[in-house]
Amino acid sequence: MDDDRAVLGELLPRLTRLSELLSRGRLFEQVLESAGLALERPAITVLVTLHRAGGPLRVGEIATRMQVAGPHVTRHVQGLERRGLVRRVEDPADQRARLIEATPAGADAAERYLSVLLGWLSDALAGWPRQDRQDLVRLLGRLLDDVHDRVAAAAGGEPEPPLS
Amino acid sequence: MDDDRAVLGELLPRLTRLSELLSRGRLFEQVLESAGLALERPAITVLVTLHRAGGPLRVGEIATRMQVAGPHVTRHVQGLERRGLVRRVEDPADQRARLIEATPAGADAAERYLSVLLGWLSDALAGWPRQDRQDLVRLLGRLLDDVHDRVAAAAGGEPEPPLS
DNA sequence: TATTGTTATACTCTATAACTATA
DNA sequence: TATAGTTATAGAGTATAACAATA
Repeated sequence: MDDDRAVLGELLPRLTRLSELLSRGRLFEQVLESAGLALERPAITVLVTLHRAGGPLRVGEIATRMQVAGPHVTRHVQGLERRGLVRRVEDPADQRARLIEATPAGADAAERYLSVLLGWLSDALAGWPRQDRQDLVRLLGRLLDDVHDRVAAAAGGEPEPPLS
Repeated sequence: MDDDRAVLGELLPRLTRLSELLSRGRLFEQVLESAGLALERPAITVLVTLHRAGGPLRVGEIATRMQVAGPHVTRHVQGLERRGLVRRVEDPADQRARLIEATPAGADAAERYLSVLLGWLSDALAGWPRQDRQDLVRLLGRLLDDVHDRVAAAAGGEPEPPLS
């Protein structure tokens, strides 16, 4: 199984590079720039979340879908509101809640962002055989599931390992 | 080519999930915890960088390899030095520079970290056919190269697109 | 004058705690 | 009393600018 070790040894730097490309390497930030959008990443994520939902969402629901804490959403919604990209309307069903709704400009921003991002991915994969593209998506999905499971196992079943 | 669109549409959420798993989902932070290391991620990255180099490196060289700004490295090296994980020795060839050298404890930390991380990856891929593993590494590498090129193209050849 | 590293400062992302308004 | 959201605060990661020491 030397071969397996070798494959693992190559996987690690790739994951590291991917992490850099996605988070600090700022793929998403550069897409924003290229789309002419002067928005922070969490802000566009709010807009994309609303876009995917196809309608207004509560602040708490946005936070859940983005998997972040509430105040984080509050802040970025405020910024988006100042820029006229979302509106905050009262929830008729609950006076405590606020429904966040994309304005036409906000919906347009989300669409432009997604369009540039998909365009870039499309360009990147342009020369790929169809089979490779399908394999990539399939294997990446499985990797995510399996790594997620492994991480969950470590978090759950490992109550401070003994020193022995 | 509807098929291609569909594949792209699936790739995007996977990249998003991966980004979350790696950066905010804190895969690396959880590995640190599981390895019993009370270190920040940049700090362990410094140690791993030294480990890979196989010997002392200058602050600037560490920054280059980590692709971060100099002061960032300075700060984390200071923390590592306080914890006895690295030593700062003078560069005999250049009195301006400082060579950063892992102590035995620092080398041990890097090894434990890598060992846990590789173990997790190994577990995650345990049930995979060998061919799938090899394909994953190959396709992931190509994806990184191609996306990198596409991003570079956007950064280089796109001097503020006209409004038309 | 150019380079290495450090100090000072600031910004982004995100979290938790405390609080307000409503249920 | 519980819930939705906001305000206040804090900490990690990282960048740039100004500066010191040495080349």
